[in-house]
Amino acid sequence: MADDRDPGPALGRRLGYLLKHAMLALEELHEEYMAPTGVTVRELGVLLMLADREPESQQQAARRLGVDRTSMVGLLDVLEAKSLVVRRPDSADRRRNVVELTATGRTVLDQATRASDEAEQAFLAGLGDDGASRLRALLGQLALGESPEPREDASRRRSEP
Amino acid sequence: MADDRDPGPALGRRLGYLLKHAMLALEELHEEYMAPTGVTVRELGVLLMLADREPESQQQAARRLGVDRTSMVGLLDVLEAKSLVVRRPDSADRRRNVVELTATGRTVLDQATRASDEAEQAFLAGLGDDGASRLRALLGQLALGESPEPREDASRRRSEP
DNA sequence: GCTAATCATCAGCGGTACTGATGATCACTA
DNA sequence: TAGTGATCATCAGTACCGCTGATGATTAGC
Repeated sequence: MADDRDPGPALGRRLGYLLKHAMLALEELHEEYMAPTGVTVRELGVLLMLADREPESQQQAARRLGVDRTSMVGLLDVLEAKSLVVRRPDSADRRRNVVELTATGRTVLDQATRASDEAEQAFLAGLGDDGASRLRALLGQLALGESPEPREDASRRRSEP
Repeated sequence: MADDRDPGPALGRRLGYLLKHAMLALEELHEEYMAPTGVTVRELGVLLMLADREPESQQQAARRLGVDRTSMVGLLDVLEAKSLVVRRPDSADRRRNVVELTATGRTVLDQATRASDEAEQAFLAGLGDDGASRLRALLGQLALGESPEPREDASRRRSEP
């Protein structure tokens, strides 16, 4: 039987199951599409976070990415070995490291972002345009606590008045 | 600043980031709500899968749950130690194990399912009823390859005519 | 100056996926 | 019926990640 992987109706409708397997499917696509860029999605996450706004410390970087502070050490080790970021002691507080994107880092960030965009597109292909945007909106509410956006609006941060 | 955890606009809108953090939020709720039942969500998954339809082997069980075959060994070890399932060599093919829910297993399955339902409800609380059902439908399409259900319909399995 | 707090880093643990063994059993076939 | 190759559960080993709790360096507050 080909349907050896059918979880069955009770398990297959659990949110945890659905979220996990959606994530696995997306990860697979990311591996495929991002292989030529030489960075993983995880590493792209670091680059994106750095481009958004330079963190005050590695620990803040870890919090913003949602990884453990000790994992950030290894993550930056790899990115520094690839010459995509630089670590430099903060002159104002020499306990901290300033982490910066290099020029190469910005180039790779662009390429990797495009690759990730393609992976997301392939992932969402079956949903149609408004299915995809509804999913993004719903996940944004769940993961970031965003209020249901009334309309496209670029200038907003998480804040409840 | 309290917003030490804000990923920033570029990272915070990536699907991978959103899926991962939605999953983490749900996992946290599951731990909280399921603690009194004595089983984890992962273990509930096994129980649900067994209740849906008894697998022909541990390997098929692993495939249906989406875990590694070698992880299923340990998972069943734990559940067997809790007397929720029984492993017994298949009389027809003695390489295989028949895995069955015990009476206790069914009881705990019911309790744990209720607890997980509550966790899901808490998780989805911000979305409203139709937000929640839209999310389920969209994730079902992504994770299971389901076609967009025209209307609520209990009797269907994965199959493309 | 002393003490407590904070930072990056490291070592160690637990859980999970994955690979590749092992021994038992089965299916096929010559 | 004996031999061969496949399949099953299990185990050992590796890798990655999150978490805890150290360490040494540095800073801040007193």
